[in-house]
Amino acid sequence: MPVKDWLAPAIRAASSERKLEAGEALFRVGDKTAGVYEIVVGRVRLVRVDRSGHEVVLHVAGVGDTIAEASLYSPHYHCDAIASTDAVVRLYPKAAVLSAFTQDARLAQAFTAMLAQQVMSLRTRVEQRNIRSARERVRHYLSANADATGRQVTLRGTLKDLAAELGLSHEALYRTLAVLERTGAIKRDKGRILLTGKAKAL
Amino acid sequence: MPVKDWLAPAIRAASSERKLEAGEALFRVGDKTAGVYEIVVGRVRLVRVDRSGHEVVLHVAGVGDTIAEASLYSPHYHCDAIASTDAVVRLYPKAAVLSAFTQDARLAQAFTAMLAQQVMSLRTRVEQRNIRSARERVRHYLSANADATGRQVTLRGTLKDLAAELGLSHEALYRTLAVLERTGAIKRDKGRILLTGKAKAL
DNA sequence: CGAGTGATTGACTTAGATCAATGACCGTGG
DNA sequence: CCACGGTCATTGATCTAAGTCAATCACTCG
Repeated sequence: MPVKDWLAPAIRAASSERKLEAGEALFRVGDKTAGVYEIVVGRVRLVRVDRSGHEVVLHVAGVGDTIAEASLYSPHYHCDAIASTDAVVRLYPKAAVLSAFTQDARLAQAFTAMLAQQVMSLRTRVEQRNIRSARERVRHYLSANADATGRQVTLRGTLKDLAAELGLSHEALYRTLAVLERTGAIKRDKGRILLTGKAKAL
Repeated sequence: MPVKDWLAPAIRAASSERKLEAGEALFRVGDKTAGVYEIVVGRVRLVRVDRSGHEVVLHVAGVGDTIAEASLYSPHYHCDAIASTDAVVRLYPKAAVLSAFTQDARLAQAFTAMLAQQVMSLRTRVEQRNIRSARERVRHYLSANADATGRQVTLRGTLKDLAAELGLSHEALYRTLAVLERTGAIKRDKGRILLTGKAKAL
């Protein structure tokens, strides 16, 4: 979610940075909301923990993304934010953001549009999570995350991370990728996945 | 999603109603966006169709809910809207809504807050979809949809509808409910499900 | 050089999808 | 008024794919 659109100088002036180590929590469910965070360095994941103790990954935010936008209108966070890597985040305090929005309607509009965008991408995610087949799920991910050429996907983080993001066991992901590679639908190359012509057929 | 908060008289004046028969499409993926719809009577579901031809239910909107909010900022719809029952919907045209927002910042603000709310509930939905166990999924649904007393859930529509909404086969849902009833965790009563004390334990 | 983690593969188990059949309950037209 | 077609609700049998447990290898970090 691009920050530029709704980020006014007044907001930036009120912001502050914070460093996180890999595994460190930025905030937890129920914490009082401070504001919106932008990822400056690294990756931060939003998760909930289900009763069996498993982490469910709601979102993985990379550099330039913002998280906790909804917190502007909520007194406390509704999920955990955990640094997946060492990371630096920038906090835009709630009050500063909200007051900037009342000053400049265009900012508010851009922010709203961004939220609308998020709603759509979350819907896509719901759709993806509805797919039971590991192969289809992986395909769905690959086609949704291919670069402009549609032939290449750059992996963020480890395959294990990806497995969690996809809601698959890491073993299932390894196996699925292995099968796709064996059948020639993809080629793997150190942090990247190349989609071959066969990718669509399978 | 409550309409009242952001619905100004100017918007209402520009709105119009439309009747739908059960199964009829309000709009389809790719259609040009007309605006936001409010459900006046009946239920409308938002779905996508995956490549195997299965419907994936993204959302079921009931009376008073609005759908396609994100369409304000998008040139075309990104999912299908199908009437689950005979229904009446009210269209608030894009232009009227957007211009009302520029007139009155509080409306825009309320709308934004509503979107933020939706983001959260979609996140919850993603979480739910990540649960593999049918029993846990059903439990998750029941606890998320219990009334104020926390002891009763009123079903909207048929069990088959619910199964689709939960992303389960209808057989799996029947079986799961049967087991829960047999173990005494729930009682069923014509369109309602009563949660007993045991409900939490299981 | 060990400890820790990721990547990978094998073996086994299980829960849910799928196919199938049945009964109940409409509404409808003859 | 009732037989008939349609849908929902329900249950049984079977199959498959993904989870789980477990072991191995490679790599990195201190």
